[in-house]
Amino acid sequence: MRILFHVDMNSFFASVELSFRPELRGKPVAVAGSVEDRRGIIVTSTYEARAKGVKTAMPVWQAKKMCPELILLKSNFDRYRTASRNMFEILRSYTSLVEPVSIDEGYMDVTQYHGQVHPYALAEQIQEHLLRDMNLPCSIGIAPSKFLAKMASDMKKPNGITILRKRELPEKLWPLSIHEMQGIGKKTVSKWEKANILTIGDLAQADPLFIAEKFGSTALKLQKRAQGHDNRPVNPDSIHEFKSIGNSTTLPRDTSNEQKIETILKQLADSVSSRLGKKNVVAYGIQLTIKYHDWKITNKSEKVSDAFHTTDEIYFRAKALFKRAWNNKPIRLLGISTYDLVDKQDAFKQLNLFTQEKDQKDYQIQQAMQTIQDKFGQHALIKGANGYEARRKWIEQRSLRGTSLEKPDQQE
DNA sequence: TCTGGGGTCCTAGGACCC
DNA sequence: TCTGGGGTCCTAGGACCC
Repeated sequence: MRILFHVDMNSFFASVELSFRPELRGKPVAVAGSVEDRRGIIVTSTYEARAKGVKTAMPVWQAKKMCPELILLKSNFDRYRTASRNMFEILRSYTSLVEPVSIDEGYMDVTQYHGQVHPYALAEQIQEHLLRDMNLPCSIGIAPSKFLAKMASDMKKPNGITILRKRELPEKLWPLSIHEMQGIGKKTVSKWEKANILTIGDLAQADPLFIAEKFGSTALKLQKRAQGHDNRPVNPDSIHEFKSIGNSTTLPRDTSNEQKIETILKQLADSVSSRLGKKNVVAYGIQLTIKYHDWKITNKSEKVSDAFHTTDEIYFRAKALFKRAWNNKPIRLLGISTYDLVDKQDAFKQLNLFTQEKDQKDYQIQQAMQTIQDKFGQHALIKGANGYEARRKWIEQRSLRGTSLEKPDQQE
């Protein structure tokens, strides 16, 4: 049986700010992405602010209405990233099996401590360590699987430690509403409620055939988790395995002005490019996102054969995608994201290989066309654009497989 | 006076190949 | 000159998380 911790920092951004400004302790404090314009939403807040009704993702003006004495701080991500690094370093001083899942939470596999120290005592030690060294509170869930550890860390906040054993599921986990379940959002909740699945227990005890048929395989996986089956390992390397890098921005006001749009795309391309550079990767895929005034979102994406990473390359491709995607209506948000990322060095090798392969292919095609001409005469090669294209493809395939060119009409 | 920005994962349909 | 089905790749969209 594994022993996993889920460590969840409490009001992380706000806690970090308080560690810089201790005089604000005990007061309702909230951190917002931006404080003045329409983009301002509450990113996180202290428990004092929450008690007054301030919630994450609430627009700033609304939060102020709920709590006029609210102290608003502008977010400072460099600060949080540094705090996060230090926080994970402390966790890693207990085991190398630490998997960060976001800036403020992560899993630890502490099975190795079995028989030496009680998991609860170990959790207390880690909690005190973070509080002593960084002034940052956290909640820790202890369980034999990732899902259960995550659910456990949510049960007592702030500063909680909760053990969730498999045999305790019917009494501790199953009574919870399915709203509480990680991986279930609003849409799924309302779907499930119609099928009378209201608690985590309802899901755990439902007929798997019914679940699979009505809600699909994702639901079946969640059912397994609710039953306590979840053997996903704690993977310390997952932090290095990023799949995409992108930036997006909500415009100060909705616009259809192409010049403004191009300026924004250029800025986005620039910041994406510099982030690719920092990670030393190049991309083979790019996606452009448009959010319209009515919040309808449309994406255009494209995979390309040559890796790219510079501002100009990204801008050029993004602009082309934009032209294909835009319906001329006012735009609220623009985003550029890159994916299919590979290490720069590897991409260089791949590029060479690709070029070689292409050169070789071109050569083979030329040879094949010559052979055709020799055998069937010039007219075999010139039969209108379509005929030519079809023949060229056929030749390409044949020549690459080294198949005989004797019977051009025989297909598989 | 509505609703950020960073992501991951999954599904479904069409193109294309064999 | 009519037709099956499996596999893979690409694109678009959507749900979800912090």
